[in-house]
Amino acid sequence: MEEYNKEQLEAINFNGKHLLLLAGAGTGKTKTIVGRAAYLIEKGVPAEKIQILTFTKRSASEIVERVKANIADRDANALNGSTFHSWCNQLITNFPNLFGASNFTVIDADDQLSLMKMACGNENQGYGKMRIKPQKILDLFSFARNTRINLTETLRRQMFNGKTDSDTSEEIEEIRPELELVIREYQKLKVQQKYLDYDDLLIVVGNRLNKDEEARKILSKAFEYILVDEMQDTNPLQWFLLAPFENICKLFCVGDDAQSIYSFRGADFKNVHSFKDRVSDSEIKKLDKNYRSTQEILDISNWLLEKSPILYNKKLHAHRGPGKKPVIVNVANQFEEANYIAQKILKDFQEGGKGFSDFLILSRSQYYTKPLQAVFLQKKIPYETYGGRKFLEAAHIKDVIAVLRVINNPLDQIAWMRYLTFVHGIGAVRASNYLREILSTETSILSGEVLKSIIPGAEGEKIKTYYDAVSNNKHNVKMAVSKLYEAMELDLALKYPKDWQEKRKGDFPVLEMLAEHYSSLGEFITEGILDNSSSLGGNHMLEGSKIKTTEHKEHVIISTVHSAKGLEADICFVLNVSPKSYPSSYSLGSTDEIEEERRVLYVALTRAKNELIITRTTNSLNAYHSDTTADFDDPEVNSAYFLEDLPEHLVTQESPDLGYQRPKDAPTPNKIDLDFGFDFS
DNA sequence: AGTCGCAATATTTTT
DNA sequence: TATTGCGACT
Repeated sequence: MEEYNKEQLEAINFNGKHLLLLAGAGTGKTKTIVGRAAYLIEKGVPAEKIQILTFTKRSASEIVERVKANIADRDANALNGSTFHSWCNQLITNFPNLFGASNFTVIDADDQLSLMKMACGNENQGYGKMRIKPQKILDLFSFARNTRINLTETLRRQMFNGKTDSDTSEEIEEIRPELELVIREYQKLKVQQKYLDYDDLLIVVGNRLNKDEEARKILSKAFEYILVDEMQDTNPLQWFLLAPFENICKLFCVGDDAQSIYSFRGADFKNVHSFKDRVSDSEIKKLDKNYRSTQEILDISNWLLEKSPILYNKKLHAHRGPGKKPVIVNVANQFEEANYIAQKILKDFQEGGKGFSDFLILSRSQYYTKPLQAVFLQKKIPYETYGGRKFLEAAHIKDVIAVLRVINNPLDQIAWMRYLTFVHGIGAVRASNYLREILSTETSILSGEVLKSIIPGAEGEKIKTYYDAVSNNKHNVKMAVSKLYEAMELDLALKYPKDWQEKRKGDFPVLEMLAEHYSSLGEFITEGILDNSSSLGGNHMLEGSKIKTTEHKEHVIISTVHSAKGLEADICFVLNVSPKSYPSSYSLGSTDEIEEERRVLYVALTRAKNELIITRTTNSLNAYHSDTTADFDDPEVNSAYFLEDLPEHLVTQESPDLGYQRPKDAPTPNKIDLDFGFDFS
């Protein structure tokens, strides 16, 4: 049973209609959502009428599990926690008549890009004039849909830094019509092939609910309470989706404006400020006692926030009192940084009585953690990464999934192309010729035999074998995967000669086990695309229906700051808090962007419970008063850098001990043996 | 003409 | 790691 303080209890037992709970970092945000759900269920609300919405599947299932553990006398099994996207997917699937979509395929970022490239090819005139990369067009389109602003305004904000002068307007008007053409083509392709992209899922549901009284009535029977986590990161599209529920359900929203870090996806933290105006019959409550960190960790976090021109009106106070001062470690380069961290972890593990799961390592970007992972592998430190490439996004998995996809949805051209070109001897040109013939065939008579008649020779034979392996086992997803893999194994090994045996092969038993949990091909494919919780890069195993990347319970977590929301750890490393990195040199320098970068760092700092270790790369050992390096000489970089005038009393500065491995000796990721060779018993 | 294989290259943040 | 470009092979 969890214990709650007075403010938390007031929120949990809230009796009014809608509530916004402003909860600072470490104040028990998740705990309160758990408490609220448990309270509602114990009060007699049927669990299936409570919907929890979170940002990641991981936090959704964490909350649901905790609620279940908290409830003794009532059944919480029907409690549903999901991401906005997965929830919409469930609604569309469960109410096919309401939303008018069936047998659709949800497409991931890669597929969206392929499709956009096709659209650009089809609308060559338009595309040629603009010379904007297809990925950029997708980003613009998605931003526009998530913020619900028009194309002109999107272009102004995303490509012209918000400028409103007439020259800018002219330039925008020059490319806008061409862009429109390409985007319309992209939409057309999606409809033709029964694709829904991420944004579509929300838009389909949102549109229907906003337009149709009848639809709202149906859903009002299904849901009574909606609990929303990370409210500060919801964007206008998500509001659009939630708004119709204002009169159907009671909304319980939790968020923290200082932790808003998703503006690139259209989120605006000011939305939490206008909650009361937006939602009638609503109240706002606050949590401000921090239970997570020691005062020293909060001091530096508070300092960072106070330096902002934005008023967050928040100063976290540590309920736990004082502890260790945060440490800044100045390292020469990334390898020294990685070795320092590995050394510190091993020392604490061997001598300090710490477990590997007491450590959390945070990075601004995924890519930056690569050398660290290499060193961990070499030093046998077990770790798991959050926010990396997903299991089902790996090339060899996608090869197999492509066959499942065409049988689930024969109009799925992206999957057809992958399937056909997988066979040795068929390239893009021949594949698209075959595809034209395949698509002109009535889908009801499509079979392995028909494919063989279209594609001559040994290639056709192979295509048929793969097809039959799945179509003969449509009803049994596991069997379909297993037979298909059997048929494809040799060619897979041939396609990935370098790392087949040691890396990729082992993923297929996992895929088969995963398949076992699904009763239809469509469900299996979609869930895989919408679930980002299973990352790649370790020995996979299953826990329930989730893929775990290591068989060892105890492991260090390496995460991007964005994926670390809600996480906490005894000892927390924040990587590379250097000039040009915080704020990132990618941010164009507008106040909004820089302040978002500040919040990213704030989120990172506030993850630590007892020890906060900030590393930074400089060419100088004394970062504060150096006048010898280029980075610190550049006044612009200097003044923007968040830790530039950090008061000395807030931190201890350190240089790594000698004795770490020299950079040139650091192994490259390619050479490393995945076996931990470590006894964790 | 189409396909394959090697080498170079460039990586914010996420559903 | 995955995509892209280029030369060579069928």
